[in-house]
Amino acid sequence: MLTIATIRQERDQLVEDYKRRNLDVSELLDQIVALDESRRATQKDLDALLAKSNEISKKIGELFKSGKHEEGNALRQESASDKDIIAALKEQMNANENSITQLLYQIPNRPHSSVPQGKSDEDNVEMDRFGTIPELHEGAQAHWDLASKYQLIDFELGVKITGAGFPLYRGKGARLQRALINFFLDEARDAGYEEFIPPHLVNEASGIGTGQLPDKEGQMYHSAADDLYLIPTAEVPLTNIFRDVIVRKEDFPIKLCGYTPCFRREAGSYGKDVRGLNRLHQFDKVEIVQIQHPEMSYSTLDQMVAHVQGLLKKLELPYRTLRLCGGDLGFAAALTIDLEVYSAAQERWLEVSSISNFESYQANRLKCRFKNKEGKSELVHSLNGSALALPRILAALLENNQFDGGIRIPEVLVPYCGFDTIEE
RNA sequence: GGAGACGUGGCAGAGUGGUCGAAUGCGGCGGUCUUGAAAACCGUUGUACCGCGAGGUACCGGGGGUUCGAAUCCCUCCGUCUCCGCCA
Repeated sequence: MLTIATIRQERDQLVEDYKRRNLDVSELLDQIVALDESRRATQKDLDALLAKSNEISKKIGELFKSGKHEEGNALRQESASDKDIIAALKEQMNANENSITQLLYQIPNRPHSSVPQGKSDEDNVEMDRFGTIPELHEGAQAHWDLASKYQLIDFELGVKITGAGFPLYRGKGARLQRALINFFLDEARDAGYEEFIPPHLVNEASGIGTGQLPDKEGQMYHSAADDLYLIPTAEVPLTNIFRDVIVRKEDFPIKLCGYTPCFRREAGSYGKDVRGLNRLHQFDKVEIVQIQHPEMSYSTLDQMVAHVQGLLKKLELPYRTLRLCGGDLGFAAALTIDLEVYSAAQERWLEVSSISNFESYQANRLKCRFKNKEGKSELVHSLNGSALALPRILAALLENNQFDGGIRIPEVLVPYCGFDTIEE
């Protein structure tokens, strides 16, 4: 979230910047500034009273020590008289701070200056394309048909066991999943990311730390009995490693990766968007995360994008790179680059990776800092990206590599899955 | 799940109602000495908020309470350890 200092110093520029998110934050910001003024005035009064009361208490102690009980008792009365005022001021301080926090929670991240104006995904700006879109043979099928034809995924059984959006992978379909996970993890490790296996359920504090909570509870599965949330992405547990941590600047960049299943309620989705593997409640993903020095975070973002593009190249998938517009930008992100692969049978682009720089937005919630050159605490920058989400990759692999009577496995995956074609 | 013990600064560890933001040791940083280093010695070393500043305030796992005054007493939650039970 934004810091109060930023809001106080850059109020007008902020109002301008949020227009690219189609948001008018002027009123919110003014409210926050007003609350902060009042908070500081209250603290001044409170601190003065506390100082007085501390002094009296000290005096009472000395008086009783030296046997002057009557004088001590007299002072007691005096001290007691301020108690109510102190309690009231404390309450006001707390109420004030809570109000400020609640307002800050409502404000998404400030978009980076390079974020294009726009309302929806249609306004995202295409930056480049790579690869050639394959010509499919006559009678080529979409991945959901291929999945059932070659017995790779059983969507109906998933429905029986759990419900829609929970596919059951089987046989070569399951092995292909495992192959992709291992391939992605190996590539991340080769790029210097340390591998983690984090918890798949997180507490409320973690959800707040990365920006999934509050106000967005409906997007995560929640276990009420234990008040835990199923992770929507490994970003949440991996980034929360750094909650309340002061990192050493020599450790920059800190690079982490991890495979986890991801759980998303996806309320309100429908139609062709949810067909087959296009949108699921449970899916697998390898995530990469970096904690970086503020001055380095945008070059790091470029490196992360290049890493994921490299994966798509190795998988021989045609892709395009998009810069998300303000209207499509996620809540906590300052800048997001999306990668989409072309799904040749569906004849559409599918988003397979989102790589974002959160700047200090998450760091401020996490209280993740480092000591800068002046020796002062400064918020770090956090970044993450999918590298990669499996279902749509699988969809594109199946569709793009199908031939009459089978599906070819890209060379790079063959050692991982142990077969080079899927046939009937 | 049951019984008990415990949770203090980067780490170890003292502190059971006032003189405690907190002894001591280790570690870190700066210095003296040295060609350099080690050792020794001296100094320094938590975070946040308010204030132009002097300075003030808060924080001893979290929250609440008792008291003029709480690291210290009480309640509650969380966590760790030991023993028992259950179990992959």
